[in-house]
Amino acid sequence: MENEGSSKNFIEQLIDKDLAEGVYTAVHTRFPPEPNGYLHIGHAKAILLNYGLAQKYHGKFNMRFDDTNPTKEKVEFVESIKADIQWLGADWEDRLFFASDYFEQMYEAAVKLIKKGKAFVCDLTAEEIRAYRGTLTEPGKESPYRNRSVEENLELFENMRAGKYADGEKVLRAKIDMASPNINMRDPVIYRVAHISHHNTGDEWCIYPMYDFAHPIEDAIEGITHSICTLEFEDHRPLYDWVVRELEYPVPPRQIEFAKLYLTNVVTGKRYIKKLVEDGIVDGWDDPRLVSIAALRRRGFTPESIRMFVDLCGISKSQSSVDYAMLEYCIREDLKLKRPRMMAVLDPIKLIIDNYPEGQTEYLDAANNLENEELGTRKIPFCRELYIERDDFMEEPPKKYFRLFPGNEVRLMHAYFVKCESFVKDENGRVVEVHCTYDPETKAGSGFTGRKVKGTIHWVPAPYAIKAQVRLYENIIDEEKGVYNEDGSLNLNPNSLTVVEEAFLEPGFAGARPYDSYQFVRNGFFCVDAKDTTKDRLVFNRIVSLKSSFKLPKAQ
RNA sequence: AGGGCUAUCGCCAAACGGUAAGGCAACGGACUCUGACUCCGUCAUUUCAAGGUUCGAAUCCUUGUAGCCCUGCCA
Repeated sequence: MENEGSSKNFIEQLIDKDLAEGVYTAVHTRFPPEPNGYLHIGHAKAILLNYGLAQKYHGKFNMRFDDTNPTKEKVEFVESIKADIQWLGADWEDRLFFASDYFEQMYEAAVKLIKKGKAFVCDLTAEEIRAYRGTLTEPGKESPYRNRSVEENLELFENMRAGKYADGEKVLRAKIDMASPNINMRDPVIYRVAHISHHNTGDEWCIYPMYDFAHPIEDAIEGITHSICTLEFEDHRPLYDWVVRELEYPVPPRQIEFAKLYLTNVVTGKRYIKKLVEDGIVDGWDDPRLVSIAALRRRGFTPESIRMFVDLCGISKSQSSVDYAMLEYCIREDLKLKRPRMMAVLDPIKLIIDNYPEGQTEYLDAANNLENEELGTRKIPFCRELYIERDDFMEEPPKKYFRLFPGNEVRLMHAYFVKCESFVKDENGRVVEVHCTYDPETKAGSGFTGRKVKGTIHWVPAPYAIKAQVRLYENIIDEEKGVYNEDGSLNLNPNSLTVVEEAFLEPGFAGARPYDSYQFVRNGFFCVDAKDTTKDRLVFNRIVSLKSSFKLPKAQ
């Protein structure tokens, strides 16, 4: 996924400069998620950015779980995260780490700060600390415990570790500047007491380091050079730098921030997705209406398509929201030459070929993908009674309608020309049958050039068709109204899931497997739903529709 | 005493003082055994605004304006 020739993004420019000036001799990046949920499309950007940079500069890429807050973390999430990253194709080789494995080193780092007089144990309550912190416009006040002796701090901190205090009773704070205009520098808490089991370290610890203290240490320990994170951490950079400086790491890592990926009319943001899952509004983290990696995979997006998408979006520092159409473009682009193109009918209407012998079946050769011979061919049974799409017939066609209408001739894809002779309506005036005649000379592949038709339609042999279910997923958010209601709640789209019964597929679909994707009908890509393959019916999830340039005039 | 960051086409995004790339979307047209694909063409005299510096400004300066982030013992 490299674009040769394209200009470098701002991070690459910074790295070039660092390398040129000898600040670093190699590039080492990492992806450090907290295992508190599933990954989504936004994380894919961060993963691929970090991994891509390591690749491009022939450096290394680490996988690291930033698991410093046991209240939110679960093993289920570490497993899903690993699976998703592997699926995306980011390879951490043998470098899988856990921040919790560094707890001892972090403890020692804290002791070092205490000895340097740069950290102190504070007895203030959470509320008091908040009050002492000041506000956005007013400076804070120093804690009365700020000037405890090094010896006392050392003893108190040891006691914290030893479990002598209850949660919230004491914290360790960095001693920086209560008057700083940057609130993160107002003696931030760097260790808290929490008597909770950790998914990795169990009950070994009852004190846990805070992100701002832990993260730079994790990076430094692993020899990370460029610690890439999102924009909201920009204000934390001075603290990040303070930590690596005070701890005197010889080659301190550099933090670089970039803008998160937002998609138009889609819920990104782990905590919103989490809420939808927990409230049972969606089926789970892999509900196809979501943009979690697991959901995109289930819906039929390929790793290649996600990589292409992230690549196309680019990297910058301006807050932006990428058009969902760009994601659709990427999956279309990836699939169109790679996957078979099959026929299916979602809303069937019977087509009867009056001059085709009753009871006869012939097997036609059909290319799986006319633009890619390597995908081979298949046989499709053809007989007197077929199903075609209801949209492909009109009693009274508007101008420039190229499909079936009385007197018009079209091509049945991979088969013959058929000419519409008549049609039958039921008592409600609904068309139930279309009658036509076929011309044996016009068989596909015969080289017939006698005359041309403007339209080609899909069909399925009625007696042989496989019944399937196709789910058409819409975004879970209402595109018209936007993502949020005025009160801040999510604006759910009531039509976000539509089940189309009576979908008829070519018999060839009998061998379809989970995650297999196909381009079919006139206008879409579908994927076999991985969650629903044991049932007797195949279930497909729609990935995306193709563009269609013919729009019926809005007469009625 | 508030601080930090960002503003270039409907949406992303290049351009780093030398005269506004590219992609998505859209719109024309050609082609077509999928109204898809492909192919050709159109789509910023102007870069949030107003001043200034300069032979020359999206890029530098000034003053505004708008948006995002920050007052967790979350990350």
